[in-house]
Amino acid sequence: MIALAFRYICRKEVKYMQPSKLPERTVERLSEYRRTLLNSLNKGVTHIYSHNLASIHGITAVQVRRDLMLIGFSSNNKKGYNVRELIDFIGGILDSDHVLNVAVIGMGNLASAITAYFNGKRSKLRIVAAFDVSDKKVGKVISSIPCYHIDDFKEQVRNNNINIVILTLPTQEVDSVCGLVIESGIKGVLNFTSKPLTFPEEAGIYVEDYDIITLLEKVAYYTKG
Amino acid sequence: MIALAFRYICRKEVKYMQPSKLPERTVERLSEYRRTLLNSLNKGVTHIYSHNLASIHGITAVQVRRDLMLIGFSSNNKKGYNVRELIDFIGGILDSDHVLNVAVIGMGNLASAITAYFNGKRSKLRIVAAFDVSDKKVGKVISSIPCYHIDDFKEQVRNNNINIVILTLPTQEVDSVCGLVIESGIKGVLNFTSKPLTFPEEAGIYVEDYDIITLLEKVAYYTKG
DNA sequence: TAGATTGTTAATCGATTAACAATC
DNA sequence: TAGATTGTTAATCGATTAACAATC
Repeated sequence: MIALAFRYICRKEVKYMQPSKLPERTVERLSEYRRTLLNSLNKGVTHIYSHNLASIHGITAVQVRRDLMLIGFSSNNKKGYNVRELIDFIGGILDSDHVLNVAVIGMGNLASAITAYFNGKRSKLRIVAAFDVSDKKVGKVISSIPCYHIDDFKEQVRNNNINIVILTLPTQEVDSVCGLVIESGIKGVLNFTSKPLTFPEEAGIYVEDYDIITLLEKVAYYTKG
Repeated sequence: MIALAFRYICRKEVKYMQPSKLPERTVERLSEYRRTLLNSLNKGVTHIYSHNLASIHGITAVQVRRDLMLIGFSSNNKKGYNVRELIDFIGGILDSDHVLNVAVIGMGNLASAITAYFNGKRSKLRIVAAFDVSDKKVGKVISSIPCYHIDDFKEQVRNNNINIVILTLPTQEVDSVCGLVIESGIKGVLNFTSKPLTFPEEAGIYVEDYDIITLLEKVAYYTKG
């Protein structure tokens, strides 16, 4: 009975005092909503209904409304959500107060694509440096960001206040940089190599693994099925 | 009572007669397991325990065993799974009987990265052509695959028996190729543009949207949190 | 045998959807 | 008002994990 009551209190706390603990899928969708909303804004759209937003994303209007409920956003009329307000509100949830600096490790085609595609699109997230080992890249500015030698990683992480890294280096070289990532105090990793990463619990590093072979194999599986 | 009995029968059918309907997450993990197993095989590992495979992927051993149970794989001893057998068994589930041909639309850095990274790694899935509109690319062989003009898309899809496309073209140009994709009978789409895609139900096209901004924003969210 | 491992069912957890009251 | 829309709870669905029997 006591345990039950305690649990109930905890849940309340989670709900009202830690709004930062949103479901993973909701976080992903909020990012997607914002992308669409920015696009709508550019086209001069000022208001959007939940079912508009839903159909663009191939989901239900209930899901959109529930996601917005979870972050505490509500519309004060029945003429759809104010696009600008919603963009700002999602920003308040997803974005950090200060700019988060990102580095890519492995300055190849994938890194160039990501950097060119990303930079300038989000004000609170910025790719500021690249690291590689090749003489052809180190010391140059590639896709508008400076490329350093991986040996200077810790120093540059300190200088540039880098919080997050994107791993786009060859899979067989991943092991050699994991230690650096831990030691330099990086807190987030987006891993595009085909080796799943697990850091020690105490390092407190959040990791997302995305392997393109897996994505393609998944599409192939459901395509043939 | 009757409804209940019927449902039970249906479930049985699903379980034993449509093994192709695996949970999404299981399909993804099977692809990941295979990747790891191929790697282990290269290192000369012949057997692997469920808890080994699990810890590499940061999941529980139960989940590994349950995934293997779902595909009907079982080990006949207690010395771990035979690596080669499991690789072949997963291949029997994930891979198509015949080769599935893939095309990329938009021959930029991302397409180069994916093509170079992917080709040669899987025998039943092959990136065979690229499409673009730039004179600098059309007519050339880039990253070992021929690049055609998008105007020749339908013809080349027929000639090369292409089943799946990867969209890596600029987001603002996506709309212009959606019609082509439907008309040419493509059945699977891996979409890296930042516009979510929805095709008409009757086209029977399976779509996976992966936007790199969303991935990075998700990492940023959980990093700051 | 005892300990480790596998395979499977039942319980739990988390995410989506159905249902509906409230509002414009 | 009637119809459309929003916000929210309860029910459902799907995926993970706990529990455990069976086996080596």
